[in-house]
Amino acid sequence: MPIEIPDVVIDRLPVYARALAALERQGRDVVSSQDLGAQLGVTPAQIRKDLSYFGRFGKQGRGYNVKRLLEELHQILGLDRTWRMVVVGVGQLGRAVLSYGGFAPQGFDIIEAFDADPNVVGQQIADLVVKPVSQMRETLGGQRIDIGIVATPAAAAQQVIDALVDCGVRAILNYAPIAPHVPSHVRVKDIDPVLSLQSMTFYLKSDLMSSPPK
Amino acid sequence: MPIEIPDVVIDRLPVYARALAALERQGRDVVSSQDLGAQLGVTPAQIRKDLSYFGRFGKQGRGYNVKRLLEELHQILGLDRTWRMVVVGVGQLGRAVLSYGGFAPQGFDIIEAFDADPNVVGQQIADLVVKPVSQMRETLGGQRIDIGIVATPAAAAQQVIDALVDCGVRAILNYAPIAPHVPSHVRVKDIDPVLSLQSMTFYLKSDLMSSPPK
DNA sequence: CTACATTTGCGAAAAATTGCGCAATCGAGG
DNA sequence: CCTCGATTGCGCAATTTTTCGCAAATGTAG
Repeated sequence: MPIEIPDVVIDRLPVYARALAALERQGRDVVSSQDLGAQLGVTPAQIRKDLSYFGRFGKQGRGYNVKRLLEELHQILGLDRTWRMVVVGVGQLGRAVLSYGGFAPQGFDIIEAFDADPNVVGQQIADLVVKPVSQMRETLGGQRIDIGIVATPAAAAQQVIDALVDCGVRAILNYAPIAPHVPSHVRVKDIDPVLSLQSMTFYLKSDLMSSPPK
Repeated sequence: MPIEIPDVVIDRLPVYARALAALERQGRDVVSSQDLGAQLGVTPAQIRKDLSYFGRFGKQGRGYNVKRLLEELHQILGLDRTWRMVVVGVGQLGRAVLSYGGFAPQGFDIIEAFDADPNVVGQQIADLVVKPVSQMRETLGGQRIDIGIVATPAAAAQQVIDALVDCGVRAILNYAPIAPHVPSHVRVKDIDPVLSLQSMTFYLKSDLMSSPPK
């Protein structure tokens, strides 16, 4: 019964959910794995296989009910509630994260922001007043914090991550260009645009030479 | 000879390069796959296998020369030159991208910024003046642009991506919450923090209930 | 010069992931 | 109520990716 669900599958579910939400806004009632796959650039078989880990949501000959499947995915992913997050590091990037309007509508609430710089502490950004990171533990008290967002310079990041873990955070969204070390009960996702660019250039490099001189 | 190198391998190389750069700054001369693996949380075997696609860079009994391997990786990934990028979409996010100091030092130059909003066009952000996206083609003339960064709202993104491809871009860093369609000669990497959060909550959800009430 | 502790590179095995094929089912249209 | 085209769920096969295991090589110490 408790069959192991591959991480790759979990990573794809939010993508499906996002596409379904778009279809719902367009007033679409049902969608086949074929259609959905074409939109997302994945094979229909993969979509069906992924979903089959969790149940039988489709109807033969018809496809999937958009609204129903979206609800199921939300439940599966735990998106049917709100998650409490804190941001550490309020520089250029941290500010952008704090001002980003895309988290709250999806149930991700930023409830506190911290920084080490005394000049930044006390500033108000998007209805939050920045608190000193040295007082993170005390400031948060016993509050449940689900997710920590790390937007500090690389040098401070591991230390901040340790502190977050100490505050009971069980997931970390890491924007710092390091490979974090965390206990096994803590999940980490890294976002580093430079790494993304650097892997694409591998392919660019190759066709740079073989391209016609125009 | 032209054996196919898996994408997953290419995606890991920049991570290795980043770690090696850190080691170099620390004055470290050699490193074993064991050490490097421990730092990055990957198995030594994986590092050795990945590198073996490209050559034999290590010495038995010693490990890898940090400087040498870093140079090799830079060459392999095409990081030994500068890449020309444009940003489309100068809202909150686009501004953050334009102001981010982490691209240029790695050889990624943003040479132009575009937006559709007449109120934004003409503004100066980080030494660039925003140009109208409707004039992208003309503005760029015949210049080579390697990478397009998309930071528009979802509704505009696909259209913008088509225009970028039309301008000869061969790689796209997409911040918009959509699954882009591009011709097969164009590479895409998506960055969507919401997707990252949504896949982590799957795991949080599970231990929320099983955790002790404290 | 020999013995020894290390560590690579790589073939082969194991594990994970993806894709195929098709019986079963569904709804529409006679 | 029967037929037909469409589409799922899923066992199984194919492919991809990771890990293992070890011979060969390297440097050190005696």
